[in-house]
Amino acid sequence: MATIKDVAKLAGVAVSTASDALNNKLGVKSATRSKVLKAARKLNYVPNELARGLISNSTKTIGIVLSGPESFDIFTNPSFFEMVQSIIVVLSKLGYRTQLNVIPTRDVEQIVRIAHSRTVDGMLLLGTRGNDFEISKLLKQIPIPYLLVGRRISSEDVCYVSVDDSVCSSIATEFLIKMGHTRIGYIGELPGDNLAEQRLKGYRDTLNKFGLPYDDTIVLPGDFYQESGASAIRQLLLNKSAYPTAIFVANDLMALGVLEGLQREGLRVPDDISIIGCDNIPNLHLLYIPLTTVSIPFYEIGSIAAEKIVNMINSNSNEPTQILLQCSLRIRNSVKQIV
Amino acid sequence: MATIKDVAKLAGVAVSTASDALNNKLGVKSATRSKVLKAARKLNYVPNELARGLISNSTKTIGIVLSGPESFDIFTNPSFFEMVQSIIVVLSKLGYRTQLNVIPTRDVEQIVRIAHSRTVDGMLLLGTRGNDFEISKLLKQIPIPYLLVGRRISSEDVCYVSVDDSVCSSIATEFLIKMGHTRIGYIGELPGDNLAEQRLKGYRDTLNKFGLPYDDTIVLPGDFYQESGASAIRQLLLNKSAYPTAIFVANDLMALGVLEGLQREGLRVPDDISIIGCDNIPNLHLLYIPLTTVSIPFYEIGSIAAEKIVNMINSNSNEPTQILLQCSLRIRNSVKQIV
DNA sequence: CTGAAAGCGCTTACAG
DNA sequence: CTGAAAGCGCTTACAG
Repeated sequence: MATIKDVAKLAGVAVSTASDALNNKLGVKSATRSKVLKAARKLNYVPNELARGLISNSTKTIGIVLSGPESFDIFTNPSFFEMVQSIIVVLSKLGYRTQLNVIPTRDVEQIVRIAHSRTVDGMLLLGTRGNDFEISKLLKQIPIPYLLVGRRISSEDVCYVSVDDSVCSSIATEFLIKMGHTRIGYIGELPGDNLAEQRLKGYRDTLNKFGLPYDDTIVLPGDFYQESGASAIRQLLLNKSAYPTAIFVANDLMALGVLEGLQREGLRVPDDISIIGCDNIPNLHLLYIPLTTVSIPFYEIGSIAAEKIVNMINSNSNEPTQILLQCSLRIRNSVKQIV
Repeated sequence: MATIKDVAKLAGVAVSTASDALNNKLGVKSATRSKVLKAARKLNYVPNELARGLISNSTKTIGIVLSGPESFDIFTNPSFFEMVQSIIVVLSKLGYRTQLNVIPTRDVEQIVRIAHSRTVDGMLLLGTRGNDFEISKLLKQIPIPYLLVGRRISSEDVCYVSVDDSVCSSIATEFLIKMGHTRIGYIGELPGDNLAEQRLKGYRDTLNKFGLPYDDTIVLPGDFYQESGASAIRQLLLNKSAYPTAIFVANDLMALGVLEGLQREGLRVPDDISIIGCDNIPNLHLLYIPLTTVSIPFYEIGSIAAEKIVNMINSNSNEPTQILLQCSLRIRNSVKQIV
C-alpha cells in the first residue's frame, strides 16, 4: 500500500508538503496541491490511521462498551441496539469511527485497559452492571472522556445520559393501581445492581404512596434477560395463595419470558393476570398479548450521548453532563381494569 | 499516561529490555523481568496500541461492516445481531478487538477506505447489497483478508460463509405446496440484489418443479425491512381477484410488517391467508400468530466467519473458503392445511 | 510557499 | 542477558 512518501515522490515534492496538501493546510500553492492530490489518487493512497493517531494523539474513534453478566446475553436485548444504532448514526455523521467491545461483567477491568490503549478518544458505556461504588471505582481509572449511557450512578462527577429508573417504575406501578390492582407483584429483583435497585425502589415507593403493603413473597428475582422471566413465573406458581392480580416486570425482555411462562401454564393475560413491562422494545404490538409498557427513549438517549461525548472530547470542559430523559406509558392490552 | 520509557527508567533497564520483558520474549533474566513488570504495574502502564500496530503492521482488530440501504435501518433486523454477537464472542476469545462500521449502501466505497487505513487486520462484511458484479468490483479493491457473511456471490475467488438462498426459498415454497396451496404469492422482489434474486429464484423454480404457474401479479416488491411488508399487503389488496391463499415472505422482518398489514385489514392468519417467513428471528413463537419460517443458522454463520477470518489473517493461505450452511423448516401456526 | 529534521511510542535486529 | 540505534508512517515546528 502506498505511503505518503510514495505520493510525495510521484508528485515531486517533499513529504511535508504532501502532508500539508493532503490535509488542506493553507500555504500550499494550488498547483502543488493538485499535483499531490493527483498523485494520491493515482496511487490509491489512504493515510495510515495508526501513524496519524500516534502523532495527533487522537484516533477519531469512540469505543462503545457493551457489558453484561455474560457476553453472549447482551445482544439479546433489543434496547441496546436502539442505542447502538443511534450512537453510530450520529457518530459517523460527526466523522467518528466506532469500536465496539463486548465485555462480560467479570472482565470489567478490561475497560480500563482499552481506555489506556489509545485506540479510542472517548468511551460510551452501555449495560454496565454493579453498584454505585464498584462502578464509580472503575470509572475513576478511565483517563479519557466517557459517558454512562442508559444507566446512571449517584456520583456527582460522573457523566450520564439516561432515565430516572425509579420514575419508570412509578409510572408502571401507578398505572396498575389506577386500573384497580392492589396486589401487584414485581419481577426483576437483582441485588447489588443500581439500575435494578432503582426500579425496585420506584415500585416500592409507589406502593407505599398509595398505602399498599410491600409483600416480598411476590417480589421475584430476575436478571433482565428473557429466561429469568419464565423462571420467575415458575417460582411464583409454586405458591398459589400468594397470587398477585398484576405484575410489573422490570424490563420487556423478561416480560417476554413471563409471557412464555404464563402461556405454558395456561394462564391468560390479562384475564388471569395483568402484565406491564418496561423499555418498549420493537414489535410488542404484534405479540399474542400486545404488551403494555413504559417507553424509554433509547434512540434519543443514544443520539444525545454520541453528541455529548464528541463535545467532551473537543472542548474538554469539565462540567459533568448529567442528562435524564422522560419516560412515558404505552398502553396496550396486557393490563385489565379491575372494578 | 505512562510510556514504555517511563517503565524502563523506573525499572532501571533499557527500553528494549523493558519491551522484551513485557512481551514475554525469552532471554530476559527472570529478576529483570519481574523488575519491569513491577514497574509497569506501578505506573499503570498499558502499551499504546497505535505505536504497536504501526510497527507490527497488525492491530489485532477485525472490522465488521454492516451495510444496507439506509444506515439507520440496518439495526432493525435481529438477524444481524445474532451474527454480530457470535462474531464478537469468538473474536474476543481469540484475542481480537472489533471495529463496527455501519455504512449506507451508497457510501460503499468507504469500505475500501477502511481497508486501506490500517485500522483493521481483516474485514467481515454483513448486509452488503448489490449484484455480483458491483460487489465483486468493490471487493477487488480490498487489500486485506475479508469474508462475506450471510451473503454470497458467485465469483470463484470470493470467500463467504452463508446459506444457499434459493434453497431457503425452495424449502418454504415446497412446504406451502405440500400443505395444499397452489396459488402462492411472494413478497421481497428486489431487482439488482443478489440475495433477493436468489430467494425469488428458489420460489420460482419450486413453483415450476411442481407444475405451478408463476404469476407476477402476486409477486411483490420488498426491501427486506419491516415497513415494506406492510406496503406489499396494501398493494396486494388493491387487486382482490388476484388473491393468493398463501404468501412466502422473503424474510421475517418483512413478515412482521405483513402481519401488521393483515391485522389492520382484518384478515386472519392462517384462516384467510397463510404466511411463511425466512430467518427465524427470536420470539416468533410469541407473536399473535406464531410464524412458520425457514431457520437460518445465523449464530453459527457468525462463529464460523470469525474463526475463518482469523485463520485467513494468520495463515494467509489463498484457497478461498466458501461455506454454505443448512437451513431448516420451523413449523408454527401461520400456515393452514388446505384439503 | 517548500523542504529537512525531529519525534509520536513502540519493536526488532544487532552489538557487546 | 542487556543496551543503543534504526525505523514503522505520519505531522509539526522551523529554516530558508
